[in-house]
Amino acid sequence: MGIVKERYKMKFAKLSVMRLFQYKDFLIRAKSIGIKNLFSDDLAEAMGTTSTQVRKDFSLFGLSGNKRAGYNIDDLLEQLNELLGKNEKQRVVIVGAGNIGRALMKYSGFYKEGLEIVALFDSDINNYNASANPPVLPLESLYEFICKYKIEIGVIAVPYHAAQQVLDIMILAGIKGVMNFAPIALKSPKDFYINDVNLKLELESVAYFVKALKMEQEEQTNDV
Amino acid sequence: MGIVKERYKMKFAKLSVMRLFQYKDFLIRAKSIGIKNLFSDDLAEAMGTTSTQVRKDFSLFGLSGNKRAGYNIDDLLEQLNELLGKNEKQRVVIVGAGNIGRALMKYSGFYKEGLEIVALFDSDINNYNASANPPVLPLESLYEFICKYKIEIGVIAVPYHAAQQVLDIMILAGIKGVMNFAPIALKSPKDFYINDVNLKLELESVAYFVKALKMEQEEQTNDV
DNA sequence: TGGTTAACGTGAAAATATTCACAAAACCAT
DNA sequence: ATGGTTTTGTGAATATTTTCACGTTAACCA
Repeated sequence: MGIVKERYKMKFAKLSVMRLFQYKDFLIRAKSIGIKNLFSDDLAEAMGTTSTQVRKDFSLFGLSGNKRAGYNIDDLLEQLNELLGKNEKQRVVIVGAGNIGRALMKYSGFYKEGLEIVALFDSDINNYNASANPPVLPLESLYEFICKYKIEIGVIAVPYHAAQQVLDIMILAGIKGVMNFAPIALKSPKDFYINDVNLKLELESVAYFVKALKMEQEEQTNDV
Repeated sequence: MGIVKERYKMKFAKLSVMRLFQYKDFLIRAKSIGIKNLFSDDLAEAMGTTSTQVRKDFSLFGLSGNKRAGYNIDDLLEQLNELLGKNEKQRVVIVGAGNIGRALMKYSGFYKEGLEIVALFDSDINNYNASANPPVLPLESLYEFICKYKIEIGVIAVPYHAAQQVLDIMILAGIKGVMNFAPIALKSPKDFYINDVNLKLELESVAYFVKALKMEQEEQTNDV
């Protein structure tokens, strides 16, 4: 088993992987303002975590720095790019040209990270626009399109009652993982990756935790 | 210490809280198609988790069912609504009228969960529209607005270099928690709640885990 | 009406994630 | 060179989350 393969951890360290992506974004910014080296402390400070966490994340994936001089940004970015796969371009289709689908489509930050939104699909004929960039195509052509261009990544941004149907088409056509905005637990084979993002839930939970914080404070006040 | 207060868990069980919100959404749907009762197994099946997890989540927050007959949806929803706070209306401001800000604004699902988007704020004069619903107002009026209407929840959907500034205004004006879409670790007092949502990261990570799955499969193939 | 059993509720155990604590390496000053 | 200092890298300890295992109880049935 090669070292590179061995570094693609899956079962464990999901959260570490997420943080690695964030470290990378920060490093790119730091580099752009002329910084050449930094310590795990600097990274931790910028990311709102601890230096131990940073080093542990790196340790888990075999990323290393220099014992006294910290991390050279160029070196570290190279290691991260190899590990996180910036170098292979990945094409992505979005299904659902509603608010979320269009917001993602317009977001320009994907391309330079190796992700290219190649098409949107929608069931509403009023949204079609084959000459736009990316084009907005009829949902009926989704299967064919994925097969033809060998797309592996999808985004599901359709209402919840349509989501499983869309996913089934994607799976059949050869997609291997999706980001899912529909608020429903989708069913998929074991070798398929689903990343659920539920914006309503995320906002609702803020309201809850704000209330929880208030309760905590009231308790403390009463305790004295 | 009252029982109700005690149920607002904060330090632990963050993930349980998130799931409770999801159970609630599912229960609302189940109710709308006429279902009256269900078992932890049904909930687990629908949510893509296990019945043990469901019962443990409920147990942590004192939610209970019936030993042989499972859960009555109406009862459970009532308990969840009390716990998760549907009943108090919460007003929310969004800062940043870009793609994400507008997508959230247009999303209609918040209102019936007790969340009301009362205004958007933007620094670009071209986006102002005081007579829209919700209105789009100049960023300069953010502080005053929050104070005047005693808003406690905010959404930050501005570019990363503006996010901390916006947050500082919010904190000063009395907001207690935000959902943050800016890809940066914001600094805030300890009694402030921040929920970071990084869509670029979420999509990038799909690409990573798809690749990791492939590697795993290749290994298994080679192992035979 | 009393036995059976399906489902809940929950301590204990296992798995996963984070933090601690310290050895090893690298640099610096002398 | 040598001793002191700073920072990495990582096992061990701790904390948190999930899963297991099983006692309990309410509904059903004979």
